[in-house]
Amino acid sequence: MLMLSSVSLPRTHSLSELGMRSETNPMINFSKYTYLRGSEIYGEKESADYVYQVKSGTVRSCKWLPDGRRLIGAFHVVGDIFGMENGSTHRFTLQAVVDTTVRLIRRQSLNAIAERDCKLSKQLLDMTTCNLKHAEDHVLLLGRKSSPERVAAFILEMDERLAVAGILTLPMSRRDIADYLGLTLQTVSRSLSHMRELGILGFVGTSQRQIVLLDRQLFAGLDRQD
Amino acid sequence: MLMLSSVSLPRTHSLSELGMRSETNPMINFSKYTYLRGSEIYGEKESADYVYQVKSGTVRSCKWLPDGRRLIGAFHVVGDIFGMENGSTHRFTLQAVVDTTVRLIRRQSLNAIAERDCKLSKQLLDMTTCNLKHAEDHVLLLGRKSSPERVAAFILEMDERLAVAGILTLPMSRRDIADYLGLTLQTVSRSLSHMRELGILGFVGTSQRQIVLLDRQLFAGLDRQD
DNA sequence: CGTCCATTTGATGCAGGTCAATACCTGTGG
DNA sequence: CCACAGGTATTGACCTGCATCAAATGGACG
Repeated sequence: MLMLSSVSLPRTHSLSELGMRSETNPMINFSKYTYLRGSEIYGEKESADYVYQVKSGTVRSCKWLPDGRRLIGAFHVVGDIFGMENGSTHRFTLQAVVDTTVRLIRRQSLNAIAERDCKLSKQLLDMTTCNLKHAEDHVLLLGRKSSPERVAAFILEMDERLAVAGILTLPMSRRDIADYLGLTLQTVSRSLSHMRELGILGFVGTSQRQIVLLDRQLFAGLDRQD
Repeated sequence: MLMLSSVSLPRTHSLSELGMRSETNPMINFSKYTYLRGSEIYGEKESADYVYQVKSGTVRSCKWLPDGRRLIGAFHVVGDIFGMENGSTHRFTLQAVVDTTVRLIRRQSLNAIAERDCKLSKQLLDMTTCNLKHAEDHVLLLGRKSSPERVAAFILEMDERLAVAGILTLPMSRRDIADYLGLTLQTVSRSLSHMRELGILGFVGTSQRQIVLLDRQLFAGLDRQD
């Protein structure tokens, strides 16, 4: 559910690198929207009409089983692109984790270009391959890693993408993390507490969402893939 | 699609030997090759020089954690294509589950065609998207489904791809199934036994690998995604 | 018919789930 | 500035589903 819209000039970021800037009218191709914390950007099985790039905030990509069990397939943070489907419908529901602003473009125009432009086509393939690699790593994590290993992998993944000046500020709740890692929120909390007790991680001041990694070696040891 | 040739190469486990053979005869795009049960087709992080199609048999695609825990990301059966990477190296190790014959083509020549032919380029994207969808479903299964749900989903997936005249003949062991489902082989065996007791599934004669689905309704109920 | 695996089945343990209480942010209003 | 409310996080006690350990059984093939 969208709050405000305004036309914005395309910055030189990934979406424009995809070649859309050169299309007919760049002025109306990009719009900015802001979604309130918790609101839905699009639903599973909805028609995939737009491609999005996070300008600020964080987005979660999730699926549900019929009885309400939820799984989060990915988090998208500033700079990330999401919503680009090869088929005609979305396979996940996308929701704002916190108030989030996105840029968007009609997918139709992207596909139109892709049919003529092999280079763009290649870039779409690269994007899909990147998502595939992430899903494959996630499969290994969910299929064979213990709970502390999962939490360590998560912290490292987020630290790479979100840390500023050595401080990782998590935008998502323990429940979100749990649904990303195939655990319960209690288990996530216990793992984090345990890591703090071990001194390999610390919280900043009073915050429960700001983390400092104190022993990257140990984290890497927990996380190494093979 | 392309179909031709049945040049049998000498049995060897060296990919480079295959490569030399192909290069000396550039006119032959496809070669046939047979891998013995259990042998490796290629290893994780090896250079991705060939794309394969299963002619007969079954292949498993796996990763290991440093301590030996294994996860199988996918099984490839007759007709399936595997080994097509966007990057330069393979991300999984591929092994023959049973004696398996594959057709193969140098990836290089495929890429060469793709650069000129947008249609092929689109097909590569479709293939990758298909793999992505499979991985995403697998993530949901591993992250949030119970053991009987996982086994039911597996049986249905294989039934769709392998069943002949109502009989599903599994080429892989209970351990392979377990490593695909993020379980132990005992849990897989118990789930199957339980399903047989419930009468929703039966084994053919004396075999432990030939399955008949007796109650598709119940299976679908266990498996439905949302 | 004996050897070698694969599979099943049983007994027991434990990692992580469930239930429940407490503590802790954060925002609002006095 | 404090008080209170409502969501979020931590922590504890207990439970259970699946893993682990351990036989026993079965099937394939010499």
